Amino acid sequence: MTSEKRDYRDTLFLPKTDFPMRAGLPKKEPEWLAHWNKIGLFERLREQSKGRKQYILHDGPPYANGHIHMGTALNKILKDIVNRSHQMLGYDAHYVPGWDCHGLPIEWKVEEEFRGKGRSKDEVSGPEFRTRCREYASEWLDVQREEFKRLGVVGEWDNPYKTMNFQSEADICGELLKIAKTGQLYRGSKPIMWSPVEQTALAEAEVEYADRKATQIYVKFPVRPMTGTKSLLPVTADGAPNIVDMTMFDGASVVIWTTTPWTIPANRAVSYALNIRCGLYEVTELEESDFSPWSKVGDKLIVADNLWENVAKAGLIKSAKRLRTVSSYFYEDALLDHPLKSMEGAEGKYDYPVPMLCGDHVTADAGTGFVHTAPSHGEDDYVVWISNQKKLEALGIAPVVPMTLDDAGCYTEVMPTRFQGLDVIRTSGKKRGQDGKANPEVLKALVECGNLLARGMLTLRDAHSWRSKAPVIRRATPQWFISMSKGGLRDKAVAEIEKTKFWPDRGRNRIGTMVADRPDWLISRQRNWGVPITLMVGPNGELHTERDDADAINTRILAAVEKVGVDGWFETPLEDFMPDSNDGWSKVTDILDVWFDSGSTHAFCLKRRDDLKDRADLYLEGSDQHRGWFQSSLLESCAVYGEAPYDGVLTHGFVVDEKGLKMSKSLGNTMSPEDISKQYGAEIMRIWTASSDWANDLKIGREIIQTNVDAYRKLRNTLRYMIGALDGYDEADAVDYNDMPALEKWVLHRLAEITTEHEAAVRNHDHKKIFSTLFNFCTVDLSAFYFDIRKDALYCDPLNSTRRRACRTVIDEVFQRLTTWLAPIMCFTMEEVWQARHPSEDGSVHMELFRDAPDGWLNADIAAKMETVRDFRTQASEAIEPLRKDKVIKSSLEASVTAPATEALTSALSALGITRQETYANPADPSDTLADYLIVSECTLSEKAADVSVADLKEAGWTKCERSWKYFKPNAAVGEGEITPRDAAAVKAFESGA
RNA sequence: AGGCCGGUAGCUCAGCUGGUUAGAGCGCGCCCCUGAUAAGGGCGAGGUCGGAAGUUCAAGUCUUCUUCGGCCUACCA
Repeated sequence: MTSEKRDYRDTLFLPKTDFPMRAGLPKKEPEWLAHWNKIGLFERLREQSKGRKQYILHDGPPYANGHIHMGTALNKILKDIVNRSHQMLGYDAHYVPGWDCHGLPIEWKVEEEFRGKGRSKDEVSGPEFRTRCREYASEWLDVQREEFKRLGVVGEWDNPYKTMNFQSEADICGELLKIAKTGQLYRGSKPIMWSPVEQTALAEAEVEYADRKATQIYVKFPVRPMTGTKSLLPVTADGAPNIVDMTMFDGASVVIWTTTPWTIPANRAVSYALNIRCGLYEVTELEESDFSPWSKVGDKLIVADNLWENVAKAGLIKSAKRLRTVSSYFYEDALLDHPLKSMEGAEGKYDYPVPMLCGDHVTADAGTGFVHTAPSHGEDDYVVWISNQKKLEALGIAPVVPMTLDDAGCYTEVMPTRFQGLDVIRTSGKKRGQDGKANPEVLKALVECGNLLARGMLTLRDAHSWRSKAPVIRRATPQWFISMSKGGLRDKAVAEIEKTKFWPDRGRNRIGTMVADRPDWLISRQRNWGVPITLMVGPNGELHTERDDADAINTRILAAVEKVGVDGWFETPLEDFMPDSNDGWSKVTDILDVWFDSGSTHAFCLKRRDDLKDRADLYLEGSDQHRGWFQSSLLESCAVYGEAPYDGVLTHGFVVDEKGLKMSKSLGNTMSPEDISKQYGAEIMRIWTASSDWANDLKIGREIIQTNVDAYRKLRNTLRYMIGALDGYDEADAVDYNDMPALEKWVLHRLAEITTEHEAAVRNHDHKKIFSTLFNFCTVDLSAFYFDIRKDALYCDPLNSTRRRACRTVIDEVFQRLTTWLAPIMCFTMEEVWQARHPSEDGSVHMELFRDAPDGWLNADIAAKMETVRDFRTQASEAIEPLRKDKVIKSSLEASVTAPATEALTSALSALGITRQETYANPADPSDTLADYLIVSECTLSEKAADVSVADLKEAGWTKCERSWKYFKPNAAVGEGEITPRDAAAVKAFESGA
């Protein structure tokens, strides 16, 4: 024997592949996108799944303005994972993305553009303005489309739905007409922020708060005579009955305080709060003053106790006597006179009784403890007025919200002639934005009536238009509402919510309470870029939908909009739609709340398109959409079709930074999808999405991304190893299940197990479970266990040994499943991996279906026994570890393990067929030794052994096989030398070219 | 301010209807391999479950309070 040892490396069957270890995702991903585009993947998927049961995830439309952010990226990736998963589960998951195109933000941007060109809003015609809005939306839509595609999202990008398609706009109009026809639509009014200078409605965001000098006044509301007595609880301290003679309020007044005197003529009520202690005061002495005070000795005033001093000071009252506490016994029944009832020229318009209403908005911070309530001129006033409908009805007071101001902010004919035409704010001239004639005239009238208690000036912060900087007023305007009750909409919606499946389940509760509590749906907006409310109103306020020729009229309207879009309504004269009996009829010029647009997507997308079923399986959006799209869609659909447009609703949380704080530019903790794609690849974002818990807020940050990058590498390498191990594998080499070693059967058992878990998780949208299950399978079961053990057989067994072929048979099965299971998540890399195994010009892993596990793979018995073996394997590793640390042994192959022959272990081994002792030489023998499992060279079980012990085989004089590096005792008698009999057989086969 | 929801190791997640010393993977530390090599393997150290009180024989799991965070209360989408 020479001292030179032969190098057996070339006789080994090492994994062989060109598949790169490093992905280069930022560069590679766009190439795959181009490839899929070239082979028409989406179309091929549709073609392939024709006739299958549809799974429709209906897209919630993003707003076509600005770049996408992490939230929108997350949303689209989640949708994509859901779609791809269901497609591969065997559905036809046809996904049509959509966009929301109308609305205020775009309107603002376009206005700004025109202003930049020196053209004010008035100088631009409606059609020109809207045309530009349309272009603007279109431009951003294109940008976002590319950004979404870059994330790997597959869908019908060439034919998305858009709320601004002419057909969509017509369909949206049609939906509203249907609602009008069923009587669920009504006209009411509501105060909104209005800038008289620009004569336009303003959104909260169009308003800035600045100081304004205001006239503040204290006003007396005389109490109407009351009769009788009231017995109150509790009784007084001395036990005497607490009886109030209500006539003591004769001549008394409730005092209010306001900084907007011009709203007094519109007063309808006085609001109070039960938790504010109030008293009835009788003035006994007045301050000496140059002015003659408006209050008189003997005046009885009702004011909050803690504010009495302020009021007295303002009214120049030196002293007063507190007569008694005033509380609900009074408020409930008291009716007041309007303070202007007796003014000259009142025309009887202030004869109505002014009730007292309980309101949450009343505080004792300032004023008198009582709030003047003009439902036309304040949100709180409006709410308290509308929500007290019952009390008003009982009093015989119609709960109308009078429209007291016109567009220019001048009193209308609702007011007495004396006030008509007076302006609240000057809208032109040098004093533009300053007080107009209304305030002084109201003050004058109040003095005439003797109901002005005090007046003064005050500086307060109030809303101003951010364009003109002029003050903004609150003004009631006619508005359109969809009634929650008239057609039973609320009940219907609540019932549908009960029937809907929610992920997570708490979503049902959230949207349920919102719908149950919500007021009627205000759908009109005084804006330009939107779908018109295509209604015509008759001389008596009747709707054209109530007319006999309504259908013909509607047909004309819808045809016009379908032809040229919304301008078909705005630019067409009424006569064209309503040729007959149109005297006194007028077109409504308002547009629809954009939520009505998106709430109708199910109508103009799902129901309109023949290739989509009418009702979606799933709506999937962020949790903010409980009050948004989920709700608007539900209400719209229930109002028109009497049912929800979806079977299921999934809500995900918001993307927050690694500390759980929301992302904001000011915090500097934002991340953009684009940056992540460029630096790491969209795949990393997809893994992040899949591994996060969408039911809560999703954290992202550097460390989290790095974790996902690491996970990606591990998976990529695992797949790469399989590709290498399968080099040259042909299915003809496959070994029958029954001929496989237990280890292979166990892997197949795991595949069967995961198959079941996986399908359940897909149906439950539990992607993080899928990802963690598969990731752990790769690291724990495959990499650290199965592959580690099988390296020996794979590299060293004779090429055609049963054991080696069985291993490759199983790896092929694992590969098929792993790639398909991961494909919905890692759509780029799984394609790359798939193509490396199955090169094809036009093939794709995304055309594959998830494969069932054949009966018989699932084998709980093998699983349990294998568990025992693995436990033992861990014990052996623990025992070897100290020797490695002490440098006694390096490779575990140098070790010989001796362990107690426990019943559990020996029976597991015999059940699993891990029985062979001798160094394997028969290529047809599929069995393993226990040493193979431990990756040691010898393992013996002994009844005598007390615990697991390890011996050094070098020390014992064993020979290291030059081929497999295992230690063995050559049997010179049969010619064994430097390699084991197994290796000798393998080399012989190799050299003979087998 | 109100409504809804969430807070388990450095990170991502498991922990079913309350019941053994709270789990996994990653990361980290140490070690091995050098025939998956900008790979692979082994061992190990890390939480008392945001905090407090309570119910119970027993609480991460139920109740209350509290703290931190998120979403919603817009003529924003």
